[in-house]
Amino acid sequence: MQKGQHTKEIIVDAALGLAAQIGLEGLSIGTLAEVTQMSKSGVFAHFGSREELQISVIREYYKRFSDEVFFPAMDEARGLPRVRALFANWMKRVAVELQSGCIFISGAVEFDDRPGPVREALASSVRTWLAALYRAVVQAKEEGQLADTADEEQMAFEIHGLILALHYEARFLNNPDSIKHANTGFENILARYGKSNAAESFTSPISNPVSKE
Amino acid sequence: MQKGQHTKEIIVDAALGLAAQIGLEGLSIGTLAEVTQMSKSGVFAHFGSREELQISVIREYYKRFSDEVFFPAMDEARGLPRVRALFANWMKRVAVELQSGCIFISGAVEFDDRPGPVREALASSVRTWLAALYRAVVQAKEEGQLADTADEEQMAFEIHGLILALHYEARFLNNPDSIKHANTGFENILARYGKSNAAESFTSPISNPVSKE
DNA sequence: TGCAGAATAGAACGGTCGTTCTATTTTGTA
DNA sequence: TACAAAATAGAACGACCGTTCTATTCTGCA
Repeated sequence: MQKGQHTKEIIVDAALGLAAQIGLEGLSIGTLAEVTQMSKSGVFAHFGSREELQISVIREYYKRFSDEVFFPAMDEARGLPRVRALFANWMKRVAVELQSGCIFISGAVEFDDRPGPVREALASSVRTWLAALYRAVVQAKEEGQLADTADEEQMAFEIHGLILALHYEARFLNNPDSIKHANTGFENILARYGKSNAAESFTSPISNPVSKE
Repeated sequence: MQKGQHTKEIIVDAALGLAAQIGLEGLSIGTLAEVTQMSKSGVFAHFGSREELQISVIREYYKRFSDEVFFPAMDEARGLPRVRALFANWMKRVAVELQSGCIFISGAVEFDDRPGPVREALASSVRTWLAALYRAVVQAKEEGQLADTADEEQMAFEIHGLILALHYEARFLNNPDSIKHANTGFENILARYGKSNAAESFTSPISNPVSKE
């Protein structure tokens, strides 16, 4: 049958919006039933447990994240253009949708001390994404677009830090300059690890470097 | 009387440990009563509300954070030495105590969509600390130890990102290289914004730059 | 030493939680 | 159209939550 599938999608969609705001741990079946105008048991039956609901939400979030961030960037050429696109799309997701939150970030904090299947689902999603970013950086080096001494893992780590700082300072501290800082930080990283690492970001400060795409 | 003060300190101490693991929202008076071998109402009476308990925890965390990170760094000379000390102490707090968590980080995620006095207490603590870091960077520039073009806010933002990435990747992803990445990232930032910004971090990769102190 | 007041205990409250059970309705198909 | 199965509703459960109320115990000072 397929009626069930459809309403399940509706529930997961609502749960996604809820979880982005109040976190995966804040998800409650009662609230979800209210939002979807269903009975608690009606909602519950689609998942069998709260954990399974949370995992469904993570899977859906991963899917949307991939569709918005990863796949579009694959249209760009291997190497730096693709790295730029990945970062720009990531920024768009984290920054433009600042009213809601990122489950990959909030979930990490909620589950870093809570072992179990939910944590595993979340960690595996995040690892897959970070590995994709790392791969793009490696390819940029293979293409000869990075300095020979550039450490790809280090570079991915620093990029990750920029996104986390953006999420933190924009959402929690309401710092309106966060987007600019993240973009500038990214250009600084590229300049530092680039082939000609004569800090170009100093001589020509770029106002909004990744506005395109 | 002072008996009450003493047990209140014991409660806050236990709450601090609990909150570091499961977050401020995970704090429950029942669990706290169990841990401290008291009755629920006995614990409750010291605070009058759960929110006041959470705020007390935040205040105590801020106090310890200042004692461990901020004040010791004030013994170092104004400018770069002090900036280095602040970062090193921060690393020590976030990294060495990786088994527990940082309330400034987990709390930000928990309360970024939840207005109220708890969020305000947390945000004001964090802002005070980040302002102190910013001030140290400004002083470094005043001392002529940074490039004239160096943007202090930008620099503080990038440093903050390193700490957040460290917390994320070490605690959630169990990446053992995180500490190294954070230290290297800090040296990269210093090299980039330093007076002679000929990316020294490339020519002489430093294994453990901030091992001292 | 006695006594006021602080500190703590204990029980109970209404509420929400995830989950289970049993009906009832709705669906897709033979 | 009839019927089995899927989908949903409704009520109830035990557990925990923050909070309130009323005792009881303890503490420090006169």
